[in-house]
Amino acid sequence: MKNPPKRPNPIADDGDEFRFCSTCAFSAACLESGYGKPELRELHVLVEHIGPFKEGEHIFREGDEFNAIAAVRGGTVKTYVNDAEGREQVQGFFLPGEVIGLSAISQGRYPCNAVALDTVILCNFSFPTIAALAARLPGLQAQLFRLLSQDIGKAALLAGNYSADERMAAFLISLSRRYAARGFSPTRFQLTMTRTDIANYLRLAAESVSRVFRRFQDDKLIRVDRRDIELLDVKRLEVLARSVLRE
Amino acid sequence: MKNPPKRPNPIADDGDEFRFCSTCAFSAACLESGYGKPELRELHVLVEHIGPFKEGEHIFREGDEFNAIAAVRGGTVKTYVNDAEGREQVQGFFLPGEVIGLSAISQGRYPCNAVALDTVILCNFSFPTIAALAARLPGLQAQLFRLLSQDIGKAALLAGNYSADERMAAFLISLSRRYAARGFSPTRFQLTMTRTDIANYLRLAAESVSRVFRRFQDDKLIRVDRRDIELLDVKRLEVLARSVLRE
DNA sequence: CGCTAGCTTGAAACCGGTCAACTTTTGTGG
DNA sequence: CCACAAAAGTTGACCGGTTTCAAGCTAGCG
Repeated sequence: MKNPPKRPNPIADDGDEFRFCSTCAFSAACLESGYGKPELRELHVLVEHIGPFKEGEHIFREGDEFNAIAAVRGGTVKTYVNDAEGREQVQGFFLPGEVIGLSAISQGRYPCNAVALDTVILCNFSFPTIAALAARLPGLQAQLFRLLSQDIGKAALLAGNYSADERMAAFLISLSRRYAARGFSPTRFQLTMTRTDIANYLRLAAESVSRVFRRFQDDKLIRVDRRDIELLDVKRLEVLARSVLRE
Repeated sequence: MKNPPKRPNPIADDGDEFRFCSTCAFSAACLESGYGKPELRELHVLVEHIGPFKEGEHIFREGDEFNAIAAVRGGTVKTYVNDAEGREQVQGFFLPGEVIGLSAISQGRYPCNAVALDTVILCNFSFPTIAALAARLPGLQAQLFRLLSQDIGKAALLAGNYSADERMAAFLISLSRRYAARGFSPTRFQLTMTRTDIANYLRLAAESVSRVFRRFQDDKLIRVDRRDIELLDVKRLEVLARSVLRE
């Protein structure tokens, strides 16, 4: 399982054979910390590219044993739980460069399900190994603490009692910025999730999502055609999203 | 600032002079890990009892520089932010034994305000020191990861779109269990926060909180008299709270 | 005593959910 | 490539829980 798996779908592969993962947060952390070759090599051995996962394929399920954190290298991952009535509660969408599975550390088991929304490739980091390594590399330990701490505040979009318009605007602005951070267009991208997924994430009915999209389009805020979306007036969307995103 | 401050209000002091803090999570972690005297002494030097804070006094404010995580030793702490419209959004209430400030690690600054709801005493742990120590004590590092990871899933109560009744029931059950874990009565305790605080936490109008209390009381679920509350039918409350607490 | 913050109660408005019907798209197998 | 079925998305009508607004109450404290 440690032998480097073939990469059948070289998403975002920059051609540099020796950079083990251009999109991974840990890679970035170590490079920033100015570690030399030996440390990078140590980090390298615990990295495992896995996938591709096909659309609808599960990456892990609630209750699965946790032993590795994963960074999304390509594609989109949705995490969710099913509530007492069996209804799906979407917890988050993870784009390339983002890390999933951190909430599993405390229990040693995943508290949620993760499923691929399109073709997904991951970088897996053995958690015991990275934790041991972190004891020797202060920069890595700090980065881990930072990653964990970041996620604590992430639920803001879901937490407040905001209007459907505010939620949707915040959702779109968030996607826009996250795509922009990875070098994609901030104003035009594909929604890799269904309307129902968006609704379950924003705690709205699917019908409401549909209606808000229509209203936004009528107001010339966006242009939507199925999964293709273009943000026409980012300024006004940001104003709408302001109270959610706290700026 | 490192000299041990006097303890003017020995809340929950069990009289054992050598146990530096009976309620602190870190203390517990080290004791469980089976460390001997030397390690405990190391941990001891970075612990600082601070307070008491009076009701309404701020422990930290949004934007303040972060350098220590704190465990509540006595009293109740409320954390909150003010949204774009200046309305208070309560993020959490922290009872004795619980840790505040973890979300500040990633930014190096507190992302929220913390205020004492009654007389509060804290244990402060210098974060740089404890991080350095964690590099040598694997058990401590693991405990830190666990604490951080735990907090990631905490927002569940606020995240879902639950009814006012479900939210309130979950809130009361949560308080009950947390008090019980610290040896207090699980069925009768003081609400140290105002109705408005509860409303801001549960994302309800203060009027709704009032009405739910009344309804619960009429239904013989609870008995409330100002800040004094008694849970009369924990079973039924748990049923109500089930979907929120995900059991 | 009287002020004030906290709390309660009632009436009305509104936002989003639910239900139902329909359209569009996607996927599958002949 | 078409036929068909299933899934996803849209739209309208109606309903209900919560909020909002307004008024009054209560306890605590100077």
